[in-house]
Amino acid sequence: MKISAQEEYGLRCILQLARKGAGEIGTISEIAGKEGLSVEYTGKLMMLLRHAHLVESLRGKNGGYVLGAVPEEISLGQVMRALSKPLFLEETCDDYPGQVAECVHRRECSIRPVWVTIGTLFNGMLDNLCLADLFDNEAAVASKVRQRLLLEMCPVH
Amino acid sequence: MKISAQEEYGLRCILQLARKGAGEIGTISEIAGKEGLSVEYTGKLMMLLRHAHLVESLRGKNGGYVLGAVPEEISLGQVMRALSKPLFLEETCDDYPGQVAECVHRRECSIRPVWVTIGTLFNGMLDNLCLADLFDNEAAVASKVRQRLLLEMCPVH
DNA sequence: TCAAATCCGGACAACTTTGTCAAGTTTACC
DNA sequence: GGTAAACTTGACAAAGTTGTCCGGATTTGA
Repeated sequence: MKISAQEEYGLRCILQLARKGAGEIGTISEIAGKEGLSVEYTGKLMMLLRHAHLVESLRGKNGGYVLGAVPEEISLGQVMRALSKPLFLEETCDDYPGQVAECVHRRECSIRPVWVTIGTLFNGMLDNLCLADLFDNEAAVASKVRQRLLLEMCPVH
Repeated sequence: MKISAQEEYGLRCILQLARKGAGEIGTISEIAGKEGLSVEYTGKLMMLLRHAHLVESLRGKNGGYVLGAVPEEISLGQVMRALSKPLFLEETCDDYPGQVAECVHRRECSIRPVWVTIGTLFNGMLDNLCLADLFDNEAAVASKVRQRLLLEMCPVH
């Protein structure tokens, strides 16, 4: 269980863009330089974000990327989904069926609720955190993560 | 971000063993059959569990595997660590440093607290769930997962 | 029109993960 | 002893992930 390189680096790239002023352009080479990534790889990551409409590209000289919305309106969930297909997935049972056509645990699976519960909380929390939330210092962000997770676990009806 | 095949299948295998009576032997082919996995692959997974001393092997005819402890004393955290090295890892920054020798975000990293907080809660929750907890039905397990996670978030001092 | 700066995207090599295979070793039982 | 049932282990093929390369397209501005 780990964060993939694409998820981690892609999030860092869009965060670099988000830290700039509204509408300010960031180029691939600028972002690559700031993150210590190759220009080629950074380009690939930005393409993924662009296909998800989280950033917009401006081609040609003086071109670059701008955020597709204000940092308050782009959730970490959106970013993660743009960078990795299933995202923690509640479909672990479908993904790992074994050799049997239908998952052996189709009827009653005691592992599924573990992953599903964690996955649901995790996804909900990421959907309730936005890029702007990450502008704060480490302690503040950690506190916000807990707060959003708690919100997921004990929703106010 | 996903559960790896080794983690998922390995957990299922040891759970098959845990469901048996105390000291009862389960063979690789029996477990493989129940889980719809190949005998060879199942053998490899059991080896991982054995190296972590979570199961013991009995060689020779009539041999097989037995749980290394009662199901109440084997935590999901132990199982996961046996099956995958870093386990959600709080070392994401170390793992993905980019091309720069030191992580660009060494001093202040606003992404780190997200993964660290999640990872800490996640690990704590897995350490507070044991194989016996998974004997219940889906709804009961889901409830237990939430309860343990809450325990991690709001520890009683 | 041309050159420079920039993004675009497919091909591909390196690496990791997944799963299989085959040649062992050990033990029980006849 | 011999044979069958079981685990052990390393090599390796298949598949997925990571990151690079390179020829191209687009825009600006001289």
